[in-house]
Amino acid sequence: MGEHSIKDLIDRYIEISFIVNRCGQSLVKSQVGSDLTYDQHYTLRHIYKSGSCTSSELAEVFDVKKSAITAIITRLWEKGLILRTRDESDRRVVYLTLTDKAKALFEDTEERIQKLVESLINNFEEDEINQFMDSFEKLKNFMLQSKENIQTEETK
Amino acid sequence: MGEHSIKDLIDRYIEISFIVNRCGQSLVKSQVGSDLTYDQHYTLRHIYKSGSCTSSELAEVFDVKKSAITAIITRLWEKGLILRTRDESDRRVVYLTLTDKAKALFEDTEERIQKLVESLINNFEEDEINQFMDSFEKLKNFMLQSKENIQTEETK
DNA sequence: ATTAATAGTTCATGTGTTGAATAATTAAAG
DNA sequence: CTTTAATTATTCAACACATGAACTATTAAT
Repeated sequence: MGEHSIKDLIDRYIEISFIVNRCGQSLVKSQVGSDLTYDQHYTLRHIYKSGSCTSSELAEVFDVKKSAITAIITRLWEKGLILRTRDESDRRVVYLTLTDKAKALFEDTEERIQKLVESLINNFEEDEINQFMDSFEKLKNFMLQSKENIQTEETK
Repeated sequence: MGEHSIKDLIDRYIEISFIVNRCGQSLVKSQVGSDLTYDQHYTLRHIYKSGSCTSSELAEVFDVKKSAITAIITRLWEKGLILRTRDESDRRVVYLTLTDKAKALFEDTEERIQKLVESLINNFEEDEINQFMDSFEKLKNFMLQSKENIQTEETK
């Protein structure tokens, strides 16, 4: 690949990913009701999928400090969507689970988001979307790898 | 495509795009110095690329209300990175331009981000990344289209 | 038994966002 | 031409999210 086109490719990626991020968030927000924010929905999503998790785990996945998670969880807890249960064998850890109200709310919202994503995906041919998803997943893994490298460099 | 696999595909997309977003932002932040935030860098980026723009234009591109832009611009202005110039033929509009300090800061930061993106892109074969970018751009356009549809529905 | 490390919270501070109200200016309608 | 719309940008109060430092409680290591 020539010097010229690689620079253009990078520029193009930075541009497109920015718009896809912004626009994607905006579209998801339009489907999430006024009961929840974008981050709150994704918090419910992670707990829903894993059944039960801890603040530390969420901080890891969301890539933020634990105090940020405490704030989000407290807001969800105030809305009656989250239960905090201490582990009896290690009383430092607190397990986070969803209330029935939260499960119902999540399922409802998630269904709307799924329909939105489906309407986007349906614009593609099956082969193209499968190829795209494979590359997208590769990119995700390269990013996670790159993040780890940076973090291990910082601590040495 | 079967009923089963389309559901899985949607789920997979929601999952991967969330991580790519978060991780991508985190990687960019690691390259943006402590002088700027992520959004501030992208604000400089847009003004740099366009030479000069207005708050309304930024609000459109960033998909936020104009008051959000005013806040960001004011912070950049306080750092001596932005100039506000009134249009003499239509005194309602204010043109935003970068100071020399901002241009230098942007170029420096952008170069680091470009290197980061390059290191990610280099993991791919040329054919694959080109195919990926084409699909990614299509997705971007479908999203923009979808957003417009939602907005015109709201105003009718 | 003393010292580390870990899990989680609290608090002060800063950034980004909305929505409503306002000011200033221009465009449209009568 | 004058009143009324619409447009551009700003201010302000209120909230969500993020960090970093300090702290509590608990467990692990020496």
